[in-house]
Amino acid sequence: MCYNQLVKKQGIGEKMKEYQSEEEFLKDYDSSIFEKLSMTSDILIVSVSSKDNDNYRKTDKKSMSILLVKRTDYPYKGKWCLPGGFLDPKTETLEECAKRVLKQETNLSNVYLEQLYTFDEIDRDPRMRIISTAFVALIDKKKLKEKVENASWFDVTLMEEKNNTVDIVLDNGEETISFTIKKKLREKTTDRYDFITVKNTSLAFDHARVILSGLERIKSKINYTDIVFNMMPEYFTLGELQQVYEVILNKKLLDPAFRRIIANKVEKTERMRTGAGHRPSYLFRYKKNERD
Amino acid sequence: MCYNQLVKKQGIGEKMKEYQSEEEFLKDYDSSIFEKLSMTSDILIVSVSSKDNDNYRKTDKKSMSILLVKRTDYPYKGKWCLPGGFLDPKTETLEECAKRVLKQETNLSNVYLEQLYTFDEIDRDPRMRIISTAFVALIDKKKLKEKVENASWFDVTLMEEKNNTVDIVLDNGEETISFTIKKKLREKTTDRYDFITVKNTSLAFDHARVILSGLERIKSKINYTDIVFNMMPEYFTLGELQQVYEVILNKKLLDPAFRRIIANKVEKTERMRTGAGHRPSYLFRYKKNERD
DNA sequence: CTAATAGTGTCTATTAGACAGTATGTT
DNA sequence: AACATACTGTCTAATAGACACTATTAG
Repeated sequence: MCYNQLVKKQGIGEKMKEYQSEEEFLKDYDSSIFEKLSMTSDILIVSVSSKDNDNYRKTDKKSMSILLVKRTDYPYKGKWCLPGGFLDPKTETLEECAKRVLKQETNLSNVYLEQLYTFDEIDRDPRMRIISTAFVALIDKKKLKEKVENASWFDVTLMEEKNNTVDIVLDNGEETISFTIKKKLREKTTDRYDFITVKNTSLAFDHARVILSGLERIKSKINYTDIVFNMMPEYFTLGELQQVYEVILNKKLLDPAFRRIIANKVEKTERMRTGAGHRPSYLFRYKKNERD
Repeated sequence: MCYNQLVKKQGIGEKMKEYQSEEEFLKDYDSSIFEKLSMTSDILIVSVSSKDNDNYRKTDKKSMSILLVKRTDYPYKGKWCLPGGFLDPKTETLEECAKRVLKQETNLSNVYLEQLYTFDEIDRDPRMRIISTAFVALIDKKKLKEKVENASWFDVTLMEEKNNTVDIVLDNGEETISFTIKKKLREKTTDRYDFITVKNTSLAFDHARVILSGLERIKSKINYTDIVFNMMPEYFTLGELQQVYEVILNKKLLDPAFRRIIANKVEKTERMRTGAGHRPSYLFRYKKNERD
């Protein structure tokens, strides 16, 4: 039996049969399909959201948020996963594939998109050998219009423990899911870690690791690139920008130091943000530095 | 016709027929194979070599060198390329595949190996859709024993031009090959570039881009990791270490500054390097920093 | 002695961290 | 007036850059 027929029969592209359990579903797979190889692009779509505050004076508390999709089919039926899709080897690159998924899930094009890593553990997908190239997309959530079915934004809380263990809590307002990853240094000469998922009950595939990899990528890049501005609206206050930095870096920054650092990345406009119960602030705008 | 038979017939795994030209070779390909997908792991194996000097006092000039393999089959017959191999989707991960190739080309295991990027332009391989995940390996060339057939070490010279163009010259002592890559900023908010190969007559596939990506990865990581020590012997002088830094960063460093920076990464031993026509120097050894 | 590298002391410039202070809106 | 944030001045600490100087060997 050839690959295409198998894919059809086994519902990788489209659903053919209603299965009652994951075991039943997997039993129906022809093992010869394991000799074949498929690729997917999975995307960690990251944005910043702000929670409304009860105190009229206080500014809204910001947090990072990521877009997850609830799986409607086996495997991992009912679990959350990153938006992703199968690569059509005939017509598209992995990045084009990712853009297609992104368009479908957010209706946005022209989005910051960066290849993160290729995840390829042999058994990462129980159906067959599926290798996934993960991407990170940064968007300004305010640009989104309608809600997409089965997709939901989760606020991210990251807690780094002493023994190289990270607890990640995701909350979409209705549901809270959490997972724990142990970071094991790969070799003594570098900063690279193997991510071992210690606890994970709600996320499909190896997406817990993908999420942490992506968040760390953003964290490491925020200091030597201007990627934050992909998550900002055109006009913003320096206080808002600082909060985004703080949320990504997961630590408080000192005002004067922060303003020194971003001084040549932004330009002051005439506009102001007023009505916040305290001194109004100037709105700034991203300005590409000349020396770059 | 199923995939395996096609692969057999068309000599992806093993050679079946002697072709006289690339055109003839490609004509023989069944176009239906383009619907399928294969992956390879390609490795940029990087080391440091030193050229002998005519002046007995002067220290040998160091340079980075990379291992290339001469292609014996179409496509790109006779051109140089990175060591690489097809992934067996049934049994191995991309990294294991890379390790297998590494063992075969250098007879080394236990080597620093890092995933670089997944290259997947649709037409990057004229045979069919072959997606390549590139790795960077760092080795100490002195650990190598015998020479491998068709493989050769090329010294690297990198010249960065003003208008974001890079000239790379590779020299293995008998042959000099060079290529030019234009770096085009992908988006204004980051440091990411599209690499456009402007001139390349001697390298197969998209390996010119892979080489530059890999060299830039090393350059960017040398300052915040300890990866250099993977290219160093156990005992080395600080002068030698500094030279390696200078060769990778492509600029001169000031002695006192350099010694301050690497002070807590190395430990002094009792051994000395003598007989060099000048003041002997202490040999140092890599020491993993406690605070890491 | 000389050429070449090894290794250190110290001054200066730049950058990061810390804290205190002033400014100004809304309720 | 009180609160919360906006924004700046300035001192200090830490780090990076620069230069000059001394030390030591093979030939």
